[in-house]
Amino acid sequence: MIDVAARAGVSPATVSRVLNNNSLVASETKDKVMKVIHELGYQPNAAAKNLRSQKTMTIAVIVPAINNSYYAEVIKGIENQAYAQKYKVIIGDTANSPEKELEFLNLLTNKTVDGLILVTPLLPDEELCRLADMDYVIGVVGRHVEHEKIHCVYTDNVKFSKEVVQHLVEQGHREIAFLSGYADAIDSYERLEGYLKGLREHHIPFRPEWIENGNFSERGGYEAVMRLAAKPVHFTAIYAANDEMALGVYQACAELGISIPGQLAVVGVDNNRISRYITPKLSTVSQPKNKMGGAVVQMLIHHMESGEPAEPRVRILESELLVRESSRTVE
Amino acid sequence: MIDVAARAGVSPATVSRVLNNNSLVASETKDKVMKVIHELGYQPNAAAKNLRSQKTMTIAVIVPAINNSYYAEVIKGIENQAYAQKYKVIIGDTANSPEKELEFLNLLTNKTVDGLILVTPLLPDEELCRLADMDYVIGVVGRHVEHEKIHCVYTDNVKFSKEVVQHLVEQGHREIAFLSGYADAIDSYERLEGYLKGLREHHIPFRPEWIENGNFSERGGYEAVMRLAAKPVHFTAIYAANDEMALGVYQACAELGISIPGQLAVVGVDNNRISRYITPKLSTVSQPKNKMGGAVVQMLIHHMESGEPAEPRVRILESELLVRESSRTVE
DNA sequence: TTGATTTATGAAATCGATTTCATGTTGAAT
DNA sequence: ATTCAACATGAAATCGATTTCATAAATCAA
Repeated sequence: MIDVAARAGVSPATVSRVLNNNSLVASETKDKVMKVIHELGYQPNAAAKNLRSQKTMTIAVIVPAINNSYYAEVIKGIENQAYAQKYKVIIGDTANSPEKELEFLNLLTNKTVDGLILVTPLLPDEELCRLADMDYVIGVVGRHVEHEKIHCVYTDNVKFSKEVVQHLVEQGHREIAFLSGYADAIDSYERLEGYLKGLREHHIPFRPEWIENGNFSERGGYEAVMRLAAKPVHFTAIYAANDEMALGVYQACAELGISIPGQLAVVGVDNNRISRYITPKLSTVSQPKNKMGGAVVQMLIHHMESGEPAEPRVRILESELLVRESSRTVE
Repeated sequence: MIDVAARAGVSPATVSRVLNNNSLVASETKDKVMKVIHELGYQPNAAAKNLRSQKTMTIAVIVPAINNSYYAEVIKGIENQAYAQKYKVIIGDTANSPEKELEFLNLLTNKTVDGLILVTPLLPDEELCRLADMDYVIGVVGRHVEHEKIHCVYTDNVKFSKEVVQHLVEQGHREIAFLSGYADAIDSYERLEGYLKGLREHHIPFRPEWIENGNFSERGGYEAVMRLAAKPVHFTAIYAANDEMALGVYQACAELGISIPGQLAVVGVDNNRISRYITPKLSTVSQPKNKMGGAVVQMLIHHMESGEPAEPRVRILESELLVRESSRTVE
C-alpha cells in the first residue's frame, strides 16, 4: 500500500480512502491512484484488514460429516448465500465427535470467524448458550436452542412424523414399527414423539416391541430389522427415522424374502439421492436443505452487521412427504 | 494480552513467549502467566497473529459443486488431513463458472489463505501458472498442470478407460458407444482418449457415431442415448464418462425398453453412492477420493512450511474397475 | 573480586490496513 | 478584502500479536 501511495504521489491514507470509496477524495486523485493500483496489481492484505476492522467476513460451518449428502446440501445453501453477501465459509467436520465440535468453537473465540453455524450439534445447549451470552454470533440448523441470541432453522420433526403415520394408516396399516437414530440426537427423539402422537391420533395402541434403534446408519437399519423380525411381534409397515436406515431395511427384506411394499411398507426421512433410484422407490420426507442453509446465513449476517439478532430468531421451514412406491398399497 | 500481562505483572512480550513455548522464560513466570490466561479465558487474536506471522494456517478448496458426492468426498479428505495438521479449510463453490473460480483466486493473492486447492479447475493452465510463478502455493486435484511449483493429484483417466474397454471386450462386446462430459473438461478428453486407445488395442474400427456428449449430467446422459438410438448405428455397450450420465442411460433404456445388461452393457465412472443401489448395479471405476484430498493437502503443507515444493510434485493414484451387474454378460 | 557468560525480561518496532485529527486550499458570501 | 464553510489531504495512532535489541540479574571461571 505504501508503494502504491509513493508511486501515486499521495499518502497511504488517501489510497485507503480510494479503496473504500470514501467520498472525501478528488476524482482526479482517485483516478491516479486507481491507475497505480492496477499497474502494480495491488491487493489489500486481508490480515491487516481483519485486524483493523475487527471483522473477518468469514463464518464457520460445523457438520458431523461433510460427505453425507444432507450436510453437503446444507453447506451448499450456506456457501451460496454467504458468497452472495461477500462472506467466506470455513468448514469443520467433527466426525460425530463432541470433542472435535468443541475445538471448532475456538474459531469463534479467537476471532478467526465472525459467526458460527452448527448443523445438528452434539454439544449440550449450555455450551452454546455460554458463547451466545458472550455475544458471539451463533446459528443452529436442525435443532432448537432456547436462547434469545441463537438463531435456529429446522423443520418440524413431530409434525412430519405424524404425517408419515397418517399416510401409512391411510394405506391401511395399523401395525407400524419405528426405527430410531442414535438416542441422544434431538431428531431421533422428536421423530419418535411424532410417531407416537400419530399412533395415538389414530387410536392405535402402541407396542414397545415396535421400536428399534438403528443409529441413523444403513447397517444399523439392517440389524434393527433383523432384531424386529426375530421378535414375536407383527407389523406391516416401518417408519425409519432416516433414509440410510431405510436402505438397511431394504437389504434386510431382500435377505428375509419380504417384498416391499407388498408385505411391508417403508417410509424414510431425508429424500437422499438414492431414495429415488432404488427399487422400489422409497417414500420419504424431503427437507429444504439448501434453503435451510441460506436462511441461517441471512440471519447470522443480519446479526453480525446490525448487532441485533434477526427477527424472527427461529425459522421452521416446511417439509414435504414424498409418497413413492415403497409405501403405496399395491392395487 | 495486555490485560493478561498486567494482571500477571509481566510484559506482553513475556506472555507471548509463554504462549509460544519459548524456552527463554523462567518456569515460575510461566506458571504465573498460564494461571492468569486460564483465569481470564484469554485467547490470542487470530487476525493479529496472521498479520504479524504472515501466515493464516488456512487453505482454500475450490470445487465445481460441493453437493456432488465426488467433490464432497475429496473435500472430506482435505479437511481431515488439514485438521490433523492444524490447518483450516475455506470452501468455494464455483457452480461450474470460470468467473467465480477466478474470483476465488483472490483468496490467495490477498493473503486470506496460505494455499489453494482447485478440484478439476475450469481455468486455463496459464492462469494457474501465473500465480505459481508469483510463489503462491497451489494444488490441483483431477488434472495435470505442467509447472514445477504446482502440485497435482489425479488418477490415470486414459489407463482406466482402456481397462473399461478391455473389460467390455472380454464380455464379448465389439460395438461400444462413448458418452463424454463437457468438451472442455480435461477428464472428458482423457477418458475419450483412453476409450479410443482401448478400441485400437482390440483392433476395433472406431465409428464417430458412437460418440455423444452428455455433459456429465444425468439429463445429458439420457438425451445422448436418445440421440444415439435415433441414429442408424448399432452398439451393444456404452461407456459413460461418469455415473451421472450412466443414470441417464438407465432412464433412457427404461423408456426404450432396452434391458441392461441383456441388450446393453453399461459402465460408468465415479463409483458414486447410487451406482451400488440402482438395479442392475452399475459397473464403474472407483477413485480414492479421500486419499486424493489428503495427499494434496500434505503436499501443499510441505510446500508452505518448507518453502520448497513437495517431492514428487505429481501423484497419480490408482483407480479400480468395479465390475457389477450392468456389464456382466448374462449366463 | 572481577570480568565474562548465561538467563530472564521489558521497551519498542513491526506487520498493513483504517481512521481521527489537524492542516491547507478553494470558493462563496459579506 | 475578509471571513467562513466545504473540501482534500497527510501525519500519526490504532488494531493485537511477535520479535529484535537492550538491559538487568544471576551464574560461573579465574
